[in-house]
Amino acid sequence: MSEGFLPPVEDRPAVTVDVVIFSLVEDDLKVLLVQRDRQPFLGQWGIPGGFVYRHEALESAAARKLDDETGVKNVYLEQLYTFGSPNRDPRSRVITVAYFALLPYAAIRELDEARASWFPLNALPPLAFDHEEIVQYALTRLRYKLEYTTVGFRLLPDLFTLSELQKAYEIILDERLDKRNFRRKILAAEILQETGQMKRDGEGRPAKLYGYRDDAITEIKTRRLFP
Amino acid sequence: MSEGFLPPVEDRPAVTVDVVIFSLVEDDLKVLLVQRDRQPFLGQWGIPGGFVYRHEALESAAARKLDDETGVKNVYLEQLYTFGSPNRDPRSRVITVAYFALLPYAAIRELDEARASWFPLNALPPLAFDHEEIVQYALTRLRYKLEYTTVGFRLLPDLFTLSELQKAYEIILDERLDKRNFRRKILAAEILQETGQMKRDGEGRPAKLYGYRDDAITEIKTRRLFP
DNA sequence: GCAAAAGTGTTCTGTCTACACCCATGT
DNA sequence: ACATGGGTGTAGACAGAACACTTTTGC
Repeated sequence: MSEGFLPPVEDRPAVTVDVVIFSLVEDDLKVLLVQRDRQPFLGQWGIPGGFVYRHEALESAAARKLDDETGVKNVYLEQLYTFGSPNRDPRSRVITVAYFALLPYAAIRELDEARASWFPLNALPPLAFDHEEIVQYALTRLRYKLEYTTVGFRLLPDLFTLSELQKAYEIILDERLDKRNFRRKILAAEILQETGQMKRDGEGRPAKLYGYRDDAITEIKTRRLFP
Repeated sequence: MSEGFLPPVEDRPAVTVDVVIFSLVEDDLKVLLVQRDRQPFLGQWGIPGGFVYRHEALESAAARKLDDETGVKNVYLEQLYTFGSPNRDPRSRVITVAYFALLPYAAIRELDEARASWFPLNALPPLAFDHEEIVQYALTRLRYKLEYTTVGFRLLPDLFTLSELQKAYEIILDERLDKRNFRRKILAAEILQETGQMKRDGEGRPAKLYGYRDDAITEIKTRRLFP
């Protein structure tokens, strides 16, 4: 049977949520890290996280942390994995439910630049706890998701051009994609809608601005987008 | 920063592991349930689970539960999802890290038949807590895994014929598969090895017995096995 | 010799890949 | 008029799906 009796409180682990926050910053995929202001690992960088409140759902706790750090709500947030090695926190038993989040850089409203900073994935500083492992796990999952689903949009602002979307995919997957094939597949997935608006800023021909259809954000059941 | 301070013990949730144990029983995919001998949900069925010991890894706790119920070690065990709605346990805050396991029915050494019983997935009794949701989540994941990876073997004994394997896939996916295409794809995945032995029991031509290559049990990176 | 299950190839179809040029705008 | 990025179609390769007969054994 499950949960047959409650263990004494002193045997209970502490439970945290940690959030790997990805965004595209200056044409690079970056992760938001915060510098610890307490022991253990004082002064080291880590991913944002904290304890789950007593009556709070796990995903709410993750969303709260995300809001705390960036001031952004309604971002893509997905449970990643639960890490619970007995000694991952030197103080005591701490189990962390890790999430990963995708957010458009432009949506960030408040960022305490004294504490928080964006790091590219190939130049991470030494991280506290097992956060290095968590970040790598999140990156693997993100790439996988990008191949099979359409979450890539969630890194872009509400309106975007197909070229911007392709560039995002190329940055994250770290490979060049064919323009015509990319456009055909993305449009075939029927998750975008033309807005009728055009983007005309730099040189060149103006580009159609697309938005994503709210009803189609979820998983793609068909085949891989980028095999 | 993550895990900045430890919360007082009285604010800590209890943490359990629950394991959805799948096996093929009498040509059907079934789940092992146990009848609760305590409140809450006294007398109702649920998936096996229990509290995580103080210095125990999560996966070890899941493996321990599995061993407790079935006497089987070294089975396929994968973390599924962590369920933590604030009121999922009526007594207090309990967060559960759910796992799913695949095991060959023949491997079961000890099963307390007064408490534990196998149920087919389309005829589950009312389940305790949110276990119904957990089981459905596990079934979705199992089918998904079967399409993309090769975990299907883990439901069969060490040696098996291709027909037996195909039948297992058909039962779980609940659709008929073409014999020639199935064999070609499974063999192309290079996860099986012929053992040289033959199975000769009932009528008909004897079948080659295959085993799985230990080095190839993990994920398949290529494309779907059964699109 | 027949019932029962194992084993085996080929054709067709649809999807993915590779690839090059014209279009609309700003300067 | 030219530089810049946006936008479009097609042929060949490849993988998946559909499909029927022969082989080996037990009775």
